[in-house]
Amino acid sequence: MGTENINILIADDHQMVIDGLKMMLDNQNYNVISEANNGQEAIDLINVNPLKYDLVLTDISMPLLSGTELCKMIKAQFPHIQVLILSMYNNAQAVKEAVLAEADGYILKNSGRSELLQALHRITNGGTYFSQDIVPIIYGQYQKQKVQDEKLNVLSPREKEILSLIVKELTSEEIAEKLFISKKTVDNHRQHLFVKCNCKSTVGLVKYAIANGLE
Amino acid sequence: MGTENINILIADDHQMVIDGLKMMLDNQNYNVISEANNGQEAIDLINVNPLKYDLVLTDISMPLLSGTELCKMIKAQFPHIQVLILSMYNNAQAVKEAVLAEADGYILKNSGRSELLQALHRITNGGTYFSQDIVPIIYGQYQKQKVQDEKLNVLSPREKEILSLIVKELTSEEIAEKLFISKKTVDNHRQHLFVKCNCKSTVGLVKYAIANGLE
DNA sequence: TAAGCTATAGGTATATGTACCTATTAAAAT
DNA sequence: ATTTTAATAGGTACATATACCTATAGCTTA
Repeated sequence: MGTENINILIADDHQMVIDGLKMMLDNQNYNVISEANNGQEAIDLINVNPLKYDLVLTDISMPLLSGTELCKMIKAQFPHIQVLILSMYNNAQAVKEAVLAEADGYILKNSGRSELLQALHRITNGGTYFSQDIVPIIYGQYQKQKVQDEKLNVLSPREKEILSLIVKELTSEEIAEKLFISKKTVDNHRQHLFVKCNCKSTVGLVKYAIANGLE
Repeated sequence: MGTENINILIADDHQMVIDGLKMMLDNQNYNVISEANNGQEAIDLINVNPLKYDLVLTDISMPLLSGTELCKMIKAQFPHIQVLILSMYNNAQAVKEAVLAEADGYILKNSGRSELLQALHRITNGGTYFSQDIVPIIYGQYQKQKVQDEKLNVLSPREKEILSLIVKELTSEEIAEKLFISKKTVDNHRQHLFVKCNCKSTVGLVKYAIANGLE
């Protein structure tokens, strides 16, 4: 077997780009086993035999189905397939979309062969790769996640702990036992949670917790 | 208390459309609590207080961030918020995008007030609404959504309806009033839901509903 | 026809949650 | 040094949910 091979599908609406990529990957342990000229073609190919592919190398702007859309579909349906997005642009929106689409990497088309190989290496080893010049852009996206986290931060540690147990379907009494405190204390925390989460019942707390990533 | 209110955010880059919609929704149990002139503004508003909103009514073509992108972000980050997309066009691509973005509904701007209200009613009761003339278009892309929906299909329509209202933080009594049935009936449905959803309390029902896209 | 499911509704009893209070202690912030 | 806050816990009262029952009417399916 030797070093295991990575089976790749390339999606790009310019055949020249595909050919160039294939040459770059020649003599590496990467097999380009399929090509597609747009996202739809790519997803169709994948649908035929999803397990055949380890990684998809895709352009971002393609007719019918864009690279980010393709990525979203892949991640939703075939999460074992990794996705590296190739883009002409390094604008914030495109990167943001790629990040939201859960791409494993994003590099620019003017990247050299070495950067391509580095990105592939990192990704196939379970990591991610984003071009250095777009890292600041990603940080902008970071904040958004933080906003949610910060919301949970208005809850005290104990409140978060109790909310977490509520979501696990424990009753106040069970929570009290588990934390070695009085049921009354738990109920008081619950009351405070209502105020802080701006809701009026445990149902609202559960929704809040899920919406804010506490699970 | 009466029937509970639905808090709505409207996103459209034409103030006239916003004003028109507000008038259409006047005197209904819908509160338009925020307005935005593009998707970015909308998502910023939502980020400030996600739980404030029950539903977003959005145009599809807007500067900075389109309606479908907005929808995707909402569904990814705040799945409790429902989205009804308003479009000028009924072309396949736009509808497909809306479906992929997991919009709860898609209607055309030339729809009348009654269709708008019908769509809102269906959506806020846990269903979806797509203009009749675009239904055939949707079928092609339907598959993905079905996987999740099939889980919910073990629930009877009435059970789904009641589950939906439970998640909206209504008590059994309030649900009974709203549906003109006895509180006992609601409680019986609740019991059946426990069995079908394999959980032991309302907390579990809420988690099930959110996990399966019923909101 | 019989069986099964859905939706309806009632009874009874208990468990749990929710809405208000007050109050103490320790720690953190002003 | 004073004020706030978190975490603790108690009381009382009421609301709501949960666990069991039975039962009927309508509709679908074997």
